[in-house]
Parts: sequence; C-alpha cells; structure tokens
Amino acid sequence: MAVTLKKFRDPIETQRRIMAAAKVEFAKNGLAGARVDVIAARAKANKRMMYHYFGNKEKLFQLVLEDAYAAFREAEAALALDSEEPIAALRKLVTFNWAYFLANPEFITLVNSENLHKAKHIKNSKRMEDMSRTFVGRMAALLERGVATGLFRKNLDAVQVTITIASVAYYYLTNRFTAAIVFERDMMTEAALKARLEFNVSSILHIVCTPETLRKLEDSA
Amino acid sequence: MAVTLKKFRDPIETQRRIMAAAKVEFAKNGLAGARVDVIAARAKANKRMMYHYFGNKEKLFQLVLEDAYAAFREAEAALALDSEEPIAALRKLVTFNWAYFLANPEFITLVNSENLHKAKHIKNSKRMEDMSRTFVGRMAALLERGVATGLFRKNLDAVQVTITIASVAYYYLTNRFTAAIVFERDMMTEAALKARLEFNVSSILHIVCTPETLRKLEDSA
DNA sequence: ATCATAAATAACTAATTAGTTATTTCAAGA
DNA sequence: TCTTGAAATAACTAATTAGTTATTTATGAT
Repeated sequence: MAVTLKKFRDPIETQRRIMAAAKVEFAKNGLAGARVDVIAARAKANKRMMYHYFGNKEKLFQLVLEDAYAAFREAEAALALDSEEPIAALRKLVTFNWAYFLANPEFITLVNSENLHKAKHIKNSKRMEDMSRTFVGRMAALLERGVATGLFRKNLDAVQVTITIASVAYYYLTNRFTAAIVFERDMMTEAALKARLEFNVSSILHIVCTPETLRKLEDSA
Repeated sequence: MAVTLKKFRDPIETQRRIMAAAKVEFAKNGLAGARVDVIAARAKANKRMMYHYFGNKEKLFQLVLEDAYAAFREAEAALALDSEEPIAALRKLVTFNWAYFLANPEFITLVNSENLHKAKHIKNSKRMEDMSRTFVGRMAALLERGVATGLFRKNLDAVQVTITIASVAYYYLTNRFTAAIVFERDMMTEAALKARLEFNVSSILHIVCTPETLRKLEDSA
C-alpha cells in the first residue's frame, strides 16, 4: 500500500474547507447561481458533510457572509486609527478600504448577493450587531478629533462620511466590468487603479477638511 | 358569451409584456435566480413566446439590460445640461442620478447582475457603445465649461468625477439593506433620503469646485 | 371565401440540483 | 481489544427548470 499523508477525520478542518470553497462559489455565482455539488467538490468533502455541519445552502451562505464581515472589521480595527493624527488616519482609512476591496473581491460580491436578498440572512444576527457598533463608533471618534483640532469641517455626519468612503472604492470595483464598456478603458491596469485611489483620497479630504486645512495640504505638497 | 376586451395576436405588445415582466423578475432575483416560467406568467404570455421572440433566457436578459441603460441615458440627455450654468448643471446631475436610481431600483440590480457575470452580455454590444460615447462626452464638456469660467478645479478627470457622482448614490441605495443593519437605522425614511441627497450634492461640489467658488456658495446660502 | 403564415397554447423532456437515505470507516475511551 | 459514536461516502430521490415538440387558432393578402 502507498503511504498517504492525508489526515483522516478532522471535522474542524473539513468545515474550514467547506467554508472556504463556499466563499469562492457564492462570490463567483451568487446565492442562486452557486451549486452545492461544486462547493463540496472544491472542498474535497462529501456534500453530505455540508448538510451535516451547516444545515443547508442558505445557512452556509449566512456563515460565510458573517465571516467575511468579521474579517473586514478586524482588518479595519487593526489599523489602530485612534493613535494616528486625524488627516493621516483618514488617508489610511480611505486607502485601506480601497486595498481591502481590491485584495478581497469576494467580499463585494457576497455583500451584493445579500442585498439582492434584502439582507435576510443577517437581519437578526447578533454577531453582525456587535461588529457594527464598534465600527461605527471608531469613525465618529475620528471625525470628532479632527473637528476638535480645527482640521475637519463641523457638523459632518459620521455615517454619511463612512458610506461615502466605502462607496467611492466599492462602486468602482464592483462595476468595473460594465464601466470598462461604458468608458472604453481597462479599469484594472496598474495606472488606472493608482489614479482611482489618489482621486478617492483627494475627494474624501475635500469633503471632510476645512478650506484652510486643504490650502495647507496643497502648500506642503 | 361574455364580451371580451382582450386584443388577440399583438406580437409587439406581447414582446413588450415579456420584456417588462423579465425586467421585474431579473431585477428581483438576478439572472440565475430568475425563472422563465415566472416571466411568462407575469407577462400573461406562453413561455414558448419568450423563446420565439428572444431566443433564450440570456438573450432576453441582454435586451432588458440594454433597454435599461438606454432609458437611463435618454433621461440624462433630456436634462439638457449644456444649456445650464455649470454649478446648476452639476447639482442637477447629482440630483438626477439620485432620483433616477431611487425611482428605478431595477436598474441597479440589473447592473449588479451583469457585473457578477463580468459584463459578458453587453461586451460586444454596438448599442451600448453608441450610448456610452455621447454620455461620457457630455460630462467632459460640462467640466471644461466650469474650468473655463474659473468655477471648477483644473485637471479633474471627467471619468473619475462621473464615476464618483454615480457611486455616492448607487452604493447607498444598492447596499441599503445591509447598511440598515450595520448602521442600525432605516436608510429609506424620507428624512434619511433627503439627508443623503444633500450630502451628495455638497460632496460633489467640494470635490469639483475651487475654494473660492465654495466660499461664494456658502456666503450666498 | 380560402389559404398561407405567424401567433399562441399545452404538454412534454432531458438535465440539473437541493437535499436524503443507507451504509461504511475510523478513532478514542472503557 | 472491543465497542460506540461520530466522520465520511456513495447512491438515490423528488422537485424544479430551461428549453422543445406538436398542435391549434387567428389574421391579412389574394
């Protein structure tokens, strides 16, 4: 008999493989387009294992989606923005959003899928609730610090700013295929990506900073 | 026998009904999730008619999508921005984008679906090409006029501005379901919608206008 | 009037697919 | 070492679904 290195009966590892395979499949084809047989095959697991560990396709989707959010929030928290000077923190946050969506395109398509389904899979998720609270709090704190030091405009809504930072990155990347046709250019060349990130950083600074702050930034540039 | 008002054998009308039904179904469930039986039933047509007039599900999707783009471009062209003063034109354009996405939510989900499929259905569409050219040209012309009169900042890329105007509206609306959970608020109340539109108009003006223009706008406010 | 053609319908099929049943295989504790 | 329960597999099923076949029905031109 040939010597095998395969490790038998590792339930944790099997679940991990199924989740990873599901993430790829759901991201590529959406919830309706994803095939459980493909997930099982890619996970090198039996389909029955998916049903055993996760119940059904939709519950698996929910877990995959929650995990994707959790990873995103953790990465954002790791930026430690509260220990940075406000302008630097803002630049860092805009750049982080861009880089994260770019490096994790499946996050975008999973979120798109969930919104097509009116967020039914995470609607009553305690886990989502917990993640979101700290996330929103961080942005509000950053804006307050900027306002206190006179760098940022007053009365800006933290939620609007947060949404805007995400939107200028997310929209460009999620719609890059139709945009390539509409604008007749490759949206994903190195130059195009660099240009978009710079535009986004500049745009957010123009939205958030006071005119005086912007003037100083230009002088020092 | 009861008198019937039904008009028999109207191929144009039948095709119209199938397209309208398909738009609803594709928008609600995506391409993979949409059911041709549901489309036929909603159109009050026989499923065979769909195959007769449109070939298959994907070709029908392509037509529905192209029509959705055409309607959007036509509505935008009808704004006649070139006969408006640049600032007013810009406000009008941002407001139009917002109002259009809000009034035609199916446009957003159709575009999302097409991007999930990497734009394969419109990739070689001459019709899309024609629509897009005039659309991009209009934005470039508007920016140039603004720069010429000293209202707008120099060296702004028309494509980046166009994408940004769409993104701040599109992202908010397409992700309104997950956003409602993340931000723990109803994104669709009248007040929330009004606040977002105002934020978007202000944001785009801050990105596009020179500091002096912005100061004057504030003074006159 | 009637005939050719296109519109419309109903019933069918072949393939796919989410979920299940029945069975085997391994590994850890007594 | 034997037993028990969980992990894993294979084969199956019932339902769904895109697409077709075969047929009927209305309409406009002659």
